Amino acid sequence: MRLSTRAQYAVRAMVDLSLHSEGRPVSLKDIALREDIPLNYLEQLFNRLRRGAIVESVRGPGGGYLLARESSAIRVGEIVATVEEPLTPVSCMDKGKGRCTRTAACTTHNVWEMLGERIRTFLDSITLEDLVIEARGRGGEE
Amino acid sequence: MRLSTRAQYAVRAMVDLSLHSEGRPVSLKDIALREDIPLNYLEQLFNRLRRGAIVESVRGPGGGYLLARESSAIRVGEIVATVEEPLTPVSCMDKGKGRCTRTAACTTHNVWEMLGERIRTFLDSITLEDLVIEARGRGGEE
DNA sequence: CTATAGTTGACAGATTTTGTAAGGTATGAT
DNA sequence: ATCATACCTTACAAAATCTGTCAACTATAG
Repeated sequence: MRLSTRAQYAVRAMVDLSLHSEGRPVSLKDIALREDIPLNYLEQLFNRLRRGAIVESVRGPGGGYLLARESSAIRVGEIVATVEEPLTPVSCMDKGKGRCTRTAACTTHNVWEMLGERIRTFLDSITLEDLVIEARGRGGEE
Repeated sequence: MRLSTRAQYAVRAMVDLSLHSEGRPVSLKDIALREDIPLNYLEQLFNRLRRGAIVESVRGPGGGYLLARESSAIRVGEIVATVEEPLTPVSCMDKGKGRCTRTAACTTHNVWEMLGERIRTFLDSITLEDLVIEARGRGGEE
């Protein structure tokens, strides 16, 4: 029951981006340096975030990434789901394999389904803005 | 954010065990057959469950496994945590690596910590008995 | 004393995650 | 124009984890 570092990186990077952008694009190089995340890896993540309409890109010198919306309209669950694909605890819920006819399987599925719902609900209850405010409050070291 | 099949197997096997034991030990061979789980793999899982004081073993012919407690006193979260080791979404919370001084990292850690708490709380709110009752209600096919 | 069934450790195959490499494309500045 | 910046994309390799297998052992009922 581990969250991939992909997801952790993505959320951290989004917080960092919010903290350091003042209407102007922030380059991945800067984020990578500050957050100690491999640049090429970050690029992949931000590709997904862009396709997920969470960030927008500006190419060329002085370019970088911008939030596609206000930070109060971006939920953590969205970020995680976008880079992590399935936010469901078990796989058989994605396709409909029908194998749920076996003995105890169907009963336990309900549990995993509810668990997934709890996880999504919780992560969706937190916005990027919440994290930025908390990070700012944490003080000005660095 | 996937639950290992280890954990899924373990919970299913525990439900199966509860359903088919009437005070008498149930052999892993039977569970493996009914639930379509590799026997050798099940053995490993039940080793952990035994060390976790969730089941008791009876060796020799006619032997098998018994619940170590009433099913109402066994929580799903316990089963999962026992076979899956860490039920924390990120790794840096296990040892205390101190790297939490970096920029946005500490802020996001709070989120993962709270998430882990939610997951554990939810899974601990469901007992094995709950699942057994639900499975019985599901009908007598098989 | 034999068959059953739990106990244990080592290990291999498969999958997933994480990270690297290498090239491409758009664009602002000189 | 051309150059440097920085996004964009694909392919691939290294590492970790998960899943499953094998083999040998121990306890015990009949």
